[in-house]
Amino acid sequence: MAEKVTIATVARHARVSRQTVSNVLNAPHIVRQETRQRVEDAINALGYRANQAARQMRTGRSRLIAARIEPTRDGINGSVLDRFLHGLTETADAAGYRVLLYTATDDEREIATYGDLLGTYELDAFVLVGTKYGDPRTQWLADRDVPFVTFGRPWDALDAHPWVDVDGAAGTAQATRRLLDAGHRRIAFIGWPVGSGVGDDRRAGWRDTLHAAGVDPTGLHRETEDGIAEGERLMRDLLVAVAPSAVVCASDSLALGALQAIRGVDPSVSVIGFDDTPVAAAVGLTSVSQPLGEAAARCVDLLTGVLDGDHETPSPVLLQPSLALRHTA
Amino acid sequence: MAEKVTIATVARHARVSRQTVSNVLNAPHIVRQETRQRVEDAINALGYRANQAARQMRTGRSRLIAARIEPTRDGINGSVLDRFLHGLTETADAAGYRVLLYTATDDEREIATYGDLLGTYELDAFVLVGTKYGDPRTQWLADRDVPFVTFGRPWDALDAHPWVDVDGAAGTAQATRRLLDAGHRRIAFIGWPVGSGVGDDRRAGWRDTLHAAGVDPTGLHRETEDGIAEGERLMRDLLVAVAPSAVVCASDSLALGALQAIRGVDPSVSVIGFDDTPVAAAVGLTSVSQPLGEAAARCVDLLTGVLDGDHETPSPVLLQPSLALRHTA
DNA sequence: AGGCAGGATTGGATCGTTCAAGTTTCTGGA
DNA sequence: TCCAGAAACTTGAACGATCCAATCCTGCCT
Repeated sequence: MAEKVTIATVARHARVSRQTVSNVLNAPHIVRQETRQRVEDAINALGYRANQAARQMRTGRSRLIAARIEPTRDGINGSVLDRFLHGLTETADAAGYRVLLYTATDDEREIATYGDLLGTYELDAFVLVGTKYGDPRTQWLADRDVPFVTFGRPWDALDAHPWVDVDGAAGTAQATRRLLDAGHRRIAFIGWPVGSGVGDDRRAGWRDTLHAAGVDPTGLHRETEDGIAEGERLMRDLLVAVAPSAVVCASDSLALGALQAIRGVDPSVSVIGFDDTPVAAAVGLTSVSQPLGEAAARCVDLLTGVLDGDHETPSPVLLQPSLALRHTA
Repeated sequence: MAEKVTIATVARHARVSRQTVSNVLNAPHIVRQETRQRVEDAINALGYRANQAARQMRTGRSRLIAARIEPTRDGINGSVLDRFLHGLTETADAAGYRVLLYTATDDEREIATYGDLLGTYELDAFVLVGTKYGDPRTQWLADRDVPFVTFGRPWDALDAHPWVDVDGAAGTAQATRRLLDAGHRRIAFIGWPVGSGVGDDRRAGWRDTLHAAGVDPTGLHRETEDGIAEGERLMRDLLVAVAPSAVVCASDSLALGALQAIRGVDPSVSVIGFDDTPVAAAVGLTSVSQPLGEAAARCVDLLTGVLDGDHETPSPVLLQPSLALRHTA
C-alpha cells in the first residue's frame, strides 16, 4: 500500500517547500513559471489531491452546499425537486462545490438541522427550495449571516436575500394567451387558496391576460388544495356552472383531475397544467415548463458570487417559463 | 459575536481536560457518571458541536456517504431514485452520516469522480443505484477496498459485495397470481430486451407463475426498450396477435403505453405496471410497489456494519415488493 | 499508616493545510 | 561594484479534534 500523498510529498518531489506547492494551487500567479511547472508535474505524477478536511480546518470553508430533499408529497411534483437537485449538483461541481443532503419534517427541526450542519460541517451555504410568507428559515439564516439562496422569491417584501425564481404569472399568461389565440373565450382557472405567494402569482397571470383581452374573468375561477381528486371535483363544478371551453391549472395534479372530469362529458375542453412533470408528458398534457436546470445554475452563480468575494447582495433572478405543447391544448 | 466554541471551551467550562470531554463524546463509559454529567451540561450550555474537519483529520473518517443523482431519464422512473435518496438521507442521518451527491455522465467519468471524492473528501462509502452485468464501478471500488453497497444485486455471480435489492420476480409473480385469481388465463407480458438483469428477473416471475398454473406463456410476451410509445406499440401488437385479457409490464412507462393501446379497443383488459410511480397513482394504474424507504434503510445498515467494525462481508438483503391495487386490475 | 492496583485525568504530539513573517535571490540604477 | 527594492521562496505556527503515554486520585487491603 502506497503511503498517503500530502503536500509535503509533492514538495519533496518537486524540491520546493510546502508553501510553494500551496501557492501553485491557490495563487499560481506569484510562483515563477518554471517552478510552477515542476510542481504541477509532481502533482500529476503522484496523483496528489488537496485534503479538504485540512484545508477546511485552516480556512474555515468546507466547499459544501446543503440542499433539502423533501419527502415527495403527492408524488407528482416530487420530480421537480429531483431535476432541480440534479442541476444543482452538476453546476456546483463545476464551481468546485459539493451538495450535501438533509431532511427535516418541519421548520423547527429544519432550523435545528441548520445549526447542526453549520456547527459540525461548517457548511458554506444553503439552498432553500420553496418559500412562504413569513418564512422563519430565511429569517434565521439571515440573522446569522449564513449565505443562502432560495429557489422561490421572498413573498414578504421586507427581507432581501438572493433568490432565483420562475415567473409563474408569465407562465399562466402564456398559457392563457395561447388559448385566446386558439379562439377560446371562456377560459377558466383552477388554483390554490388565496394567500400562497406562488398560487396568487399564477392566478394573476391568467386574470391579467383575460382582462387585457377584454374578457371578464369573474366566476371563472376556483380554489382548492392541491390534488387530483380536488381538481376533478372543481372541474365538474365549473362545467356545470359556467361551461368553460378551456381551463388553466396551477399544477399538473389539478390539471390531471380536470382532464378526468372532462373525459366523457366534453373531451373538446382544452386543459393546460403547470410544472411539466413526467405525468404531464405521459398523458400528453400541455403544461407550463420551468427551466429547472437553468434555475439551479443561477442559484449556484449567486452563491459563488457571495462566497467568493462580492460583499453586496447580488440581484435576484427571474426566469421565464415556456409552454410544453402536447395534445390537450 | 460570540467566539467559537471548541472542545477546550467546554473543558474549561466544565473544569476538566480536553481529553475528558473527548471521552464523554467517544467513549462515555470510561468517564465517571458525575463528571460526564458536568461535561454534558457544559456542552448543552455552550451549544458545542464537535468540528468534523478536525475530527476527520485525526481519524481519517468523514462520516460522509456518496450517492449519485442521475438525470431523470424518461422522467417517470426518476421519482424512484428520488424516494430512495430521501430514505437514504433520513436513515444515514440517524446513524450519524450525511449524504453527498455527485453526478457523472458515464462509467469512466463516474470512476474518476470516485477518485476525486475519496482523495479530497475522504468519503467513507458509496451507494450505487442500479447495477449491470460486468459493472466496472463495483470492480474499481472493490479493488481499492472502498466500502460500498449497491441497490440492485450483482448480476455477475462472481463478485460478492454487500447489496440490497427488491425481488422483481416475486413482484411480477404476485401481479400474475392476482390476475390468475381474477380468472384471467391469457396474461401477456411486456418487458425489456433479454440481457438486462432486472428485466429478465421480472419476466421470470411472470413466466414461472403461469407455468405453475399450467398456462403456456409461449407467444404471450414482447420485448422493447423502455418508454410509453414502445409500450403502446407492443400492446397493439399483442391485442391483434393473441388478444390477451390482461398484461403485466416491466415498468409503469410500458404499462401506461399499454393502457393507451387498450383504450377504445377493449377497456376490459387488465394492466399492471411496475414501480408504483406517481404516474401510476395519478392514472389509477395497479402497480408493483418497491419498499424504497426500507431498501434505503437496509443500505445504510449494511454500510454502518462495514464501517463500524464488522470485517466480514454482511449478507445481502432481498426485499419483497407489494401490489398497489388500483382500478386497472 | 503505608502500599498498591486500577481507573480517571492530564499534557504533549499529531493529522495536512494555509497564514504570517522571515530569508534568499534577482533586477536595475547609480 | 554596490545597494535598494521587489520578487520568489522557506520556515514556524496555528486551526480543533484524537491518540498516546504519563501522572494523579481513590478505595482497599495488609
